[in-house]
Amino acid sequence: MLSRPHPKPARSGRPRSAEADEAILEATRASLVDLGWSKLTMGDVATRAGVAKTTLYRRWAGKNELVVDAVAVLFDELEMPDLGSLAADVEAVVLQFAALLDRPETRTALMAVVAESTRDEALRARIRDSIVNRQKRLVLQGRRRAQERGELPVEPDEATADLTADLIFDVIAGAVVHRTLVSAEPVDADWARRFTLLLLAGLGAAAGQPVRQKPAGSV
Amino acid sequence: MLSRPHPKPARSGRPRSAEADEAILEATRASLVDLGWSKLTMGDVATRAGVAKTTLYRRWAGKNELVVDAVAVLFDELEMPDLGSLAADVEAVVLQFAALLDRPETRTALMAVVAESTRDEALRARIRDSIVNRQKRLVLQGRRRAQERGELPVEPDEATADLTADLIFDVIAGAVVHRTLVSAEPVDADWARRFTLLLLAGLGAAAGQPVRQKPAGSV
Amino acid sequence: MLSRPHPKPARSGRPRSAEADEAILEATRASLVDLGWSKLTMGDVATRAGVAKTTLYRRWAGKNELVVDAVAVLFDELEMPDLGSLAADVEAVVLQFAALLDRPETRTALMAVVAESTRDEALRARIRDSIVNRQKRLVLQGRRRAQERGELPVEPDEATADLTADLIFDVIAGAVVHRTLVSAEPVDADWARRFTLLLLAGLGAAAGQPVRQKPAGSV
Amino acid sequence: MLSRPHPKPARSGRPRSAEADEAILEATRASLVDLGWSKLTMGDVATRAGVAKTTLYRRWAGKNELVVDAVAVLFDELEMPDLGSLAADVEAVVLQFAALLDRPETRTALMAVVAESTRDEALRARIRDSIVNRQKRLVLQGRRRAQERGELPVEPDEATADLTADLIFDVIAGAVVHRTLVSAEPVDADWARRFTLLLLAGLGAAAGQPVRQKPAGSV
DNA sequence: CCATAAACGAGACGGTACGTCGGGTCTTTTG
DNA sequence: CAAAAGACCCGACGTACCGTCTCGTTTATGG
Repeated sequence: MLSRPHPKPARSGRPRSAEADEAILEATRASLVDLGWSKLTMGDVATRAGVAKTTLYRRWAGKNELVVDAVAVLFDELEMPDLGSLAADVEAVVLQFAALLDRPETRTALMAVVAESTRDEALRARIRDSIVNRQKRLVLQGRRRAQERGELPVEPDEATADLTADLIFDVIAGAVVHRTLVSAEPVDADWARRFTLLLLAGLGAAAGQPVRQKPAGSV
Repeated sequence: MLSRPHPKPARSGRPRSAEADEAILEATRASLVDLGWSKLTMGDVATRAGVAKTTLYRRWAGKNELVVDAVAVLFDELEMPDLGSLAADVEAVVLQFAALLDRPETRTALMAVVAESTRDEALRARIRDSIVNRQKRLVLQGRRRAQERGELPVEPDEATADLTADLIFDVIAGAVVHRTLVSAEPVDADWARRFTLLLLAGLGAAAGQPVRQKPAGSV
Repeated sequence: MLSRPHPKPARSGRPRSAEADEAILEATRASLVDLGWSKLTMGDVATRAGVAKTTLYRRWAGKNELVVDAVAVLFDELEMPDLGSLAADVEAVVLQFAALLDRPETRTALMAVVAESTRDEALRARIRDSIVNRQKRLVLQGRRRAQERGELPVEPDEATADLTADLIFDVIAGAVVHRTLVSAEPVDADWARRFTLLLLAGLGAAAGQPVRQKPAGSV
Repeated sequence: MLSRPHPKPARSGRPRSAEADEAILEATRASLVDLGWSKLTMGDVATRAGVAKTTLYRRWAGKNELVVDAVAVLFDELEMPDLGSLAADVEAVVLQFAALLDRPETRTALMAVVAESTRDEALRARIRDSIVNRQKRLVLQGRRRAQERGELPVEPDEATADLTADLIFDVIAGAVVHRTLVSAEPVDADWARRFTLLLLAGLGAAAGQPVRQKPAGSV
């Protein structure tokens, strides 16, 4: 869970409504779907959530922060399946990610908040914490599983291993995002297959030894 | 040059000021640097350019279109050098691209207009024409040169070759953008080297035969 | 006329709409009638006038100034009739004034802006210029006419005459306002007669010699 | 004291704090001094009084009622002195009243609540009970004393006597208020003398016989 | 060389959303 | 059970930009 810091002390006075929080995030996603990022307004979200504007501003500093939180949870849907081979797993995740970016609430919101974050360090940190870094788990999980299968060697130098994981993450996420949102071409099974092939071959070489390829689909 | 179609000699009446065009684009870039995408206003651009708002709207439909045009020209600075090996060439372009994305007028503008374009097909087309596709030349040029050097085979099937070029483009552009703007980690020489290694190894395997690697720096 | 200073130079750019001015003042009066001072909002006035809120604020600093201007013109309706005797004239004006203060747009507005003006010197000046001093004419006119009839002596000392005129004005206006708005009792013909009797008798004595009373109604 | 109906000992539970009542009224007056009527807020009063907003609303229906109660007590300070002549007594009361209207907590509050009361009969009644009618005692007391001194005849018709008292009250209160708050000229000893002269001369004539004038200052 | 016609600067216009503030109500914990 | 605390809904505030619309003025060309 995200757990923005509702600190705890829960002192005195009426406590903040927990239902309101969820209603607002849900309303935000709905508004993103209907209007898109640039036409989404705080007032509209408040109305949809059945909440006063002040209640929004009591909890979030502005549109950016609100949308990040509203969208972040969607990225938790991503799951690394266990399909028996690294290639199959990567392909599956790539397709999941592309499907996620095809949803109207994510496609516009993600790029927009990233754009805003280039001028707002706090926002960048929030995005990194809530969305980006949270998904690196997928890379790490995939690697561990591949190592258990013997598809990937256990790298002795942990620092290098981390660097590689970061690189892999940027390549996967970047390529899928670019294909989907910039080139505006579909990420279909074929593209996923070709991309995965490129990645895993490169990964093997970069790691000094080729991945012992089990083609996707085999067990 | 971009040459949006100032269609023709325009029979009578006062002709549009050519200076104004350039002053506006320059003012737009300056405003982007100072204020960033979201705080840039048409009024501010007009003031900086010493021009009335009307003049802006006579030429551009809105903020999005204006910014695309203002920024597009910057991407033409990218050049595929000839450093003697594909690896060196790719590394160099990656570093150039990263440097470009480090400039304040591009970092915020690019993502923002991409975000807007997800709801505006005309804008998406403008971006693709003015920015994205225009840079695919780099991939094609790099490949041709590598083929001339014998580093890459000449692919018989042109359709497949195009698909691969697109893939390479998405991977390079996507990874650099993601690293720079999302992960917000520097694209330094080391990262460029590791990324290039991954890419070229993957490329060789994906094309069915490994790239005959001439390491960067060698001649 | 009021002639707030639309300075004149009428330089460049689109000129301010003269119709809008009148529509706004009219809408303000209508809103005063319907809602009263405290519930009148700038937004409501704008809507009624078919005008944007910004247009209001471009012309008036706020609710106070707007209402003063909207109401001021109503006070110009007051007219000193010539009924043949000072007493009759005063009675008539008193009844006119009371009738004016019975109109919903004046009864609440006048006291409210006076209340505001106790903390705002500029507003006080505006009220004085637009409403109060403008009506002193009635006192002066009444005196001149009474002097022409021989009901009042021509006072030799002009300074004293002015002081007396001010005093008379405060007494008349104050008594009618207090009766109407504070005591909330009607100013009917009887009250007007008794008040006028008091005033004119006092005036004669204060001026050192009694007014040569022609009773109201006689010619 | 005003004694709004704190109905009774309140059988069970925590009793209402009596200190709170006075603290709130005092805080209200302080806030009036600092901020004036229009900027006074319930929240500010509560803070100053060290009390929760709820406590205010438990005791008063709103800002208007609170301010009336807070200010009403100040008007009880007015006292008809016994200076030996009606003229002297009236002059003294006029100056007292003017001094009261010079205090910032009264000058803005009085007009403001009167303005509000034009649309709120209950408020008007509260003002009349708490402030206005309560001060008619001064007129009655002055008249009685003047009658005892033989300055004024004892009027046989009680109804007419009451009408005259009301008229006198409106004239005195109205003139002083108008002079002070609308004309914004000082009520100094000279003005008080001239006003009193006018009033008493008028009063004598209106009552059918002149006041047997003992000039102020004589015994 | 003068008329036409478009572009220009200035700035007012009708709108929409902003983020804040105050009013009054409600729901907690504390005394 | 009242009181303090503070969250809540509501509605108005005054401001900022949007994109459009007059204006009066300038600057090319074409009759």
